[in-house]
Amino acid sequence: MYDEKSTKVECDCQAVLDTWKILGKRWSLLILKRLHSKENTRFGELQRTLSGISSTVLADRLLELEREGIIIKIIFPEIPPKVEYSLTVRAEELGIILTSLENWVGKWNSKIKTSPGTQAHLQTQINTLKKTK
Amino acid sequence: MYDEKSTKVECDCQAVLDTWKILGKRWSLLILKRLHSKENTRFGELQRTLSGISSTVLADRLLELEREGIIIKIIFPEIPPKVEYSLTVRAEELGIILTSLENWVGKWNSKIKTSPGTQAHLQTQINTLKKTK
DNA sequence: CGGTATCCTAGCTGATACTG
DNA sequence: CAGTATCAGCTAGGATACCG
Repeated sequence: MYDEKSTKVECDCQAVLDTWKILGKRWSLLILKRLHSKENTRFGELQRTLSGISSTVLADRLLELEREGIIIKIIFPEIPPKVEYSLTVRAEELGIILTSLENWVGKWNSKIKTSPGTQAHLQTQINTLKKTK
Repeated sequence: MYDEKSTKVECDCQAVLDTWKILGKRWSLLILKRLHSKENTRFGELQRTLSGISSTVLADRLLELEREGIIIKIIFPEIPPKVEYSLTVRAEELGIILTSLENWVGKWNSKIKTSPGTQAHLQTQINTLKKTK
């Protein structure tokens, strides 16, 4: 998706963009939500809860999130294998931010999007007129 | 990317996911950042600032953000055409959240990612051992 | 200037099958 | 059970060309 070459950024926004790139992918948010509501969730349990996700993608997403330091993998050396995933402290803080984001979405969601011809578009027209006169 | 069918979500997370889907795309964040640092930016100006973005994608992203009620488009009926983009009030509130996200990334970024063999992975090993005994 | 139309490619995503 | 390997489809993103 993104490639590094042409995206010159002055500040260390790059770090944000990197994280953003992971979190922005499909399922990431839902995985975090699930782990937030129930710690120590197993792979199969996650897959069942997030119905529709393939083991391929789930494994991929879990790996990325682990590398970001957002989740922790606990391996039980048993037969059959048992692995549990849970959130890190870092993720708990992220959770707070995500909650505020959720509130933000909820707050405005009802006002906009109600009409297909969006309020924003209407505003565009108004602004056009204002500037014209 | 996402398709609606198999992604059953209980709460109105769907609204968050929708927004997330837009914001998570490439350039969205940088566009917002730019508009935050300078209101009333023109199309060409944006394109120059975000060096590397194509007009195709920029137009697409701006449209999506406008539909989300995050930016506003002001059209000046002149020849040659002049269009300015700026943030809505909704976006200003989003900015606060994004800033806290930026802080979150910055806070943890230094601690993790320093060593290639990530702290998280180390922790995995420790946890494995703990549970083993 | 501020886009749209078109085409092309890379990579995400998912289905299926297989393994320690 | 918890993944990997492999293959296939789709879509996001980018290059180019063109238009009002």
